[in-house]
Amino acid sequence: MARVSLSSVSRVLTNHPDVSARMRERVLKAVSGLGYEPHLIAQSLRRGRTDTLGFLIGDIANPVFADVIRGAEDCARDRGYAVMLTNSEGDARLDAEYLRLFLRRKVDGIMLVTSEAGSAEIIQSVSHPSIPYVILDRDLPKGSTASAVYCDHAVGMQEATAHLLSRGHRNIALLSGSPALRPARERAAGFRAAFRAAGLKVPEHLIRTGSLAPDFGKQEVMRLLSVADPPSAIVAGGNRLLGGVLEAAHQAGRAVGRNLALVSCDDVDLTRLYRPPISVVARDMYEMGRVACNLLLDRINDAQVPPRSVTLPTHLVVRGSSDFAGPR
Amino acid sequence: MARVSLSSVSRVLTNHPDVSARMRERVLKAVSGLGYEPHLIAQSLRRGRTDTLGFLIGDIANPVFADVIRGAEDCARDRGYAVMLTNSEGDARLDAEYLRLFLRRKVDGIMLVTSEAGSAEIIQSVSHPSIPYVILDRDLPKGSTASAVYCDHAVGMQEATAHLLSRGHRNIALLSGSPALRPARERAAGFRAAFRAAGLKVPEHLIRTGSLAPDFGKQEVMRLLSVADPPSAIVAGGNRLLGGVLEAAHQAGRAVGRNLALVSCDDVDLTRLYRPPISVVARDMYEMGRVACNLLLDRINDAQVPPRSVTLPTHLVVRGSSDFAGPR
DNA sequence: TTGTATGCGTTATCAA
DNA sequence: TTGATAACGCATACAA
Repeated sequence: MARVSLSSVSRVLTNHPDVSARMRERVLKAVSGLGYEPHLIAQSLRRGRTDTLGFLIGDIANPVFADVIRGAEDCARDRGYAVMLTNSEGDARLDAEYLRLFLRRKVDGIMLVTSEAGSAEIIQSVSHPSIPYVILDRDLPKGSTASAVYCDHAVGMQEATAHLLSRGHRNIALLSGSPALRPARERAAGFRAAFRAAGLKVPEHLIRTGSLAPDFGKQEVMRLLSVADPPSAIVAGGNRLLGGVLEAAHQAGRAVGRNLALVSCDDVDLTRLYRPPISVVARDMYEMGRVACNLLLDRINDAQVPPRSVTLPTHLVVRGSSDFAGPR
Repeated sequence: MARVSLSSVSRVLTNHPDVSARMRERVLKAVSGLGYEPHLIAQSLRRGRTDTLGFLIGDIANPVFADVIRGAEDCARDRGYAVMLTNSEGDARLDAEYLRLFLRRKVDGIMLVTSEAGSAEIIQSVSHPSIPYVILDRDLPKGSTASAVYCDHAVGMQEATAHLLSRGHRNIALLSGSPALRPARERAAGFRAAFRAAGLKVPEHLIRTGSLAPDFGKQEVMRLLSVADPPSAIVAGGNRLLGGVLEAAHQAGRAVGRNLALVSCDDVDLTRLYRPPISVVARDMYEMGRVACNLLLDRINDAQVPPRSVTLPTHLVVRGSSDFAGPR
């Protein structure tokens, strides 16, 4: 329609410098006249890149990831990339399956929040990466050359624990996931650090780590509250644990914010809307997604850029669930 | 490595019937020896399909969609397809942008839950589809040849309203989204039907439709509760509205489950864990995702299959928030 | 500055 | 049953 060669059309559309104004005009007119759009699959094959990122999320039902996704998608869109999201539903086999899928689909890079268990295959992929990776809030495998975004869970948790200590609590219980999981380990570290900083002995018997599932929280809290000298404060080290903690506290007849202090992690709908509202160690999940995506794209666009690690802050938000005078 | 031609390798890997056992064996041995994997981009270009579905979600922060996604992904995976998720964050322009992205990326079909506002461009795409579409719980544009999965919101809402009427409530308020939005319209219809079925006049002045945003719920409930003869029961026609309703009820000094009955829509964490737990009109979101994906793939795999519409049931779950004797 | 020709990694057609 | 070859739609090296 423009009566020019195929290659001239290509040059115009890829902004090649050597095109005359006349040519550009003719081509663009024809393009808009025909409603022509380049075939992305063919472009990918030829260019050797897909302008697509893979984002593997361990558990999309977890509300905190909605913001991470937004941050990553916004960043990717701004820089001309699409994001292919998949959700492995806490299943390590699915982690691996989707990872292979990403590689076969030739995404240009991968963002990774593995499910709780993690997967050996993932560790291996990240250690011998054929494309850039960025890991969000999980341990970087040894020898890995992936980038990482961490959250400083220890600092926020130390702040939270210090807050409870300052309110007079001494029997403070911590529920958290397996120490194999970085955030869980960090939170336990912060918890202990607060006791030490206050010159107090760490109540190891009140630290219950194992799983982030609500049922684990419920079961452990039921046990904790049924002994002679039960804790006067509980820290839920994960937003899914919180549901189980609340259930157990209710069943044990304890009133959150009155005779039981409660602090949770991550500011979700439930913590804001519960009565009383629940104190949390909060973090900026949107920023986390943005940073992760930027780290990834920096490496994709320039293979010389070394992998980087960024740690984002967390901070305590005090609310009614813990903002009252404790036992002493 | 197998010393056979390119085309023989292709035939073996695509299970072409005309391959000798000897050939198959030699090829497969070489394949596993080399760790060879077919290049999906090249396959897509040649075959004219990508084995990928697009799933456009208006608001991924809404927890109900997590289950829809799971259902759709499970179904797609079972049938050999990948799902490309995107999230338009309630922004109709993003709806359109992502839709174009899907088309340019040559997905084989699209699942669609538009954001609240919807988009003219989407309507047009669905009306002149170049690929199969399925719409989830939204109105099908006139002349559209897309499939659809609906929820029977009217039935569930009628059940909920009848429940409140049977508990003695007469001043029952309904908060819901704009009538332009199918679920909102259906819910209002069910609400009215319950009054009519009971031989009562529909309290039109207590029906507040406009938006599904929490702030809208908060604002309207503050108004509703500040008049002389305030409602004794409130129905939140959307899980995001619920947050605002709870805030306003609390500020107005009303006690949910004691002097204010409350029913919400969709069974999310908050409704189960709130004290008292909140009655809801529930539905099976996982099933919704599965059905949508199946409808789509049926049409993708056989262009002769006509578009279909499926309506899924909803049902009332009575909990403490409404399970008490009302005013009369 | 523009056009011609080649190749990206497959699959499908055709001939052997 | 197998192999040679063209084509999918584009980007680019090279020639003009």
